[in-house]
Amino acid sequence: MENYATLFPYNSPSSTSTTPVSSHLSLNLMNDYSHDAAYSNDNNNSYDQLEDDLGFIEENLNCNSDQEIVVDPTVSPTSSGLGNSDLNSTSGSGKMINIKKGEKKIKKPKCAFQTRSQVDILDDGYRWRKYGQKAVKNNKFPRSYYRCTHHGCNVKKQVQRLSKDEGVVVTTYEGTHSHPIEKSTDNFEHILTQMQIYSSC
DNA sequence: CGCTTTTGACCGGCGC
DNA sequence: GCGCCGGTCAAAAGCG
Repeated sequence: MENYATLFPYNSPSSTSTTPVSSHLSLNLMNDYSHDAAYSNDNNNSYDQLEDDLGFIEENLNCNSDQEIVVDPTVSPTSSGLGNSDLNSTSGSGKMINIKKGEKKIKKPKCAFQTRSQVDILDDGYRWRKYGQKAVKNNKFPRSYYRCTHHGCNVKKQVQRLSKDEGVVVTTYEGTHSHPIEKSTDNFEHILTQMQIYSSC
């Protein structure tokens, strides 16, 4: 449970969001470790194919190890505060427990994506609950923090709109879902059919 | 009524 | 040591 690989290269909404998915959307896959990931969707739209597509994306992202992917300075995952929740578990009072001295801090791999979209959050089929929002330095847009609501699933994501380009939304995923998609992926398929993914490096 | 969002407070890490 | 900053918590409010 320490190797986190699954990720989905698109934004997702909070479960109650009724915001329509942008009909015109392009996505920049920003991954320092990705191969030449040029993805175009000329496949069929079956669900199995969709999962294959995701696997392909995941494979190209190569996030299945203790790696970190930096997309944008504003979402640098090297920030100290975002530790492994398995280690930084919370006490009954809800406060963070210190990691024992000498224990090496293990960071979850993170994958971040830039998405050109009218809306901040798109439907990826999972249910998310917002647990925080923070103003970000040098950015007029706040950063939102979401956690997967599935019991036992520790996946988190951050969503932030770029100040310098209001059309770009940066989503950072942390962790791997330990359960199947909970909602219809119709929206996501719709997104998949229209998005273009390419590596930044 | 249960779930989600909002938002101020709190905490730890880091730089100076 | 102090202040800044990012991340998280949790109570209150909102919503279906």
